[in-house]
Amino acid sequence: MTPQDAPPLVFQVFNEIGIIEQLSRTVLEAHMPKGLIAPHFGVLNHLVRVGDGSTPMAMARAFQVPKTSMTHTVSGLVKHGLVDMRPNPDDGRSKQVWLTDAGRALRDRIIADMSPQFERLARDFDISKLQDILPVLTELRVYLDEDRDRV
Amino acid sequence: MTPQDAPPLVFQVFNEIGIIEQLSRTVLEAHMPKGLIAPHFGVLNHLVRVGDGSTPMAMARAFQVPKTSMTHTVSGLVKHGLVDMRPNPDDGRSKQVWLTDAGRALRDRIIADMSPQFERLARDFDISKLQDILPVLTELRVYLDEDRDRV
DNA sequence: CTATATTGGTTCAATATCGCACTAAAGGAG
DNA sequence: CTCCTTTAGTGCGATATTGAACCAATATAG
Repeated sequence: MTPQDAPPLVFQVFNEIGIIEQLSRTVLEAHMPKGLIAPHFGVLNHLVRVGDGSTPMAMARAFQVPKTSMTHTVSGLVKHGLVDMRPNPDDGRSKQVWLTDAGRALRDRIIADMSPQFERLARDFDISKLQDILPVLTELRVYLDEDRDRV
Repeated sequence: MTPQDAPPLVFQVFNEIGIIEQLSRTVLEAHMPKGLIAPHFGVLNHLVRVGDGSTPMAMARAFQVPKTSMTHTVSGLVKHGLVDMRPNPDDGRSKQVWLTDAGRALRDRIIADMSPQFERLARDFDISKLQDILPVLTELRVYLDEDRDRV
């Protein structure tokens, strides 16, 4: 493959990834209560995985979204009683986001609700292929992430 | 790997895909004129690739978005003079979307503007890995697409 | 044929995304 | 310390997304 062939290939990869993202997001949102969408789940899941007490800005950076978007998402979670906002004792400008019991329970329930569908995929689809592509996806994500500020 | 391990793996794959989609969309939108975003490019590119004269509904299905979203996206393109809407001679309910010269030129220009970045990726990243994952991504996309109505 | 169901598209309302402008707190230079 | 810059978060306005309701045209049943 010559370098001239690379752009169409890269383009195709991003195209497939875009479609998969959309389809998988639709699946996720089908398992979420009315009024909550994928970004809400993303925050709940993030807080469970890395531990709560994180700040809105830290999460905005983690998700690569503008801070105003994160303000909006977190306020929706607060309104639904899924997280609490507290002042950050280490920095008067900043806040901390803590999961409530309801928030933790909802995250677990959504994952449990989706697992049959995931298991069906694992039966119908050759899962070893997913295992093979995961490291490449991670590498690509890291490259794009590092590349982000450079251009 | 046992089936019990599958859900976390699937989850991880979708997670990486979600992040890559967001980063690549940001790159694309950085090359688009003010007032136009990724869905606008998606439509222009679609019309170039499969030929124009397509209907809004056909494109809504192709992009897996609600028809109201496609109405909105196409109307933005019309407002910017990038496509024309004409009645569909074969079906009085329906319309056809045709590229203008400006629309075709903009699509080409955006791709040309991005190609240095793609070529840099092709140099810095092992492109053969992307070639390897593309068929798996396609297979996964097709699976999810077929699965969509089933659940 | 007529009656009914389906389909393509728009309008409207509710919520989401995000840039811009702003405030308050913190950090750094002198 | 004071001044200036940077950082975290919010308010607001413009645009985007999407479900519900609706209309017009077409397809289908009888």
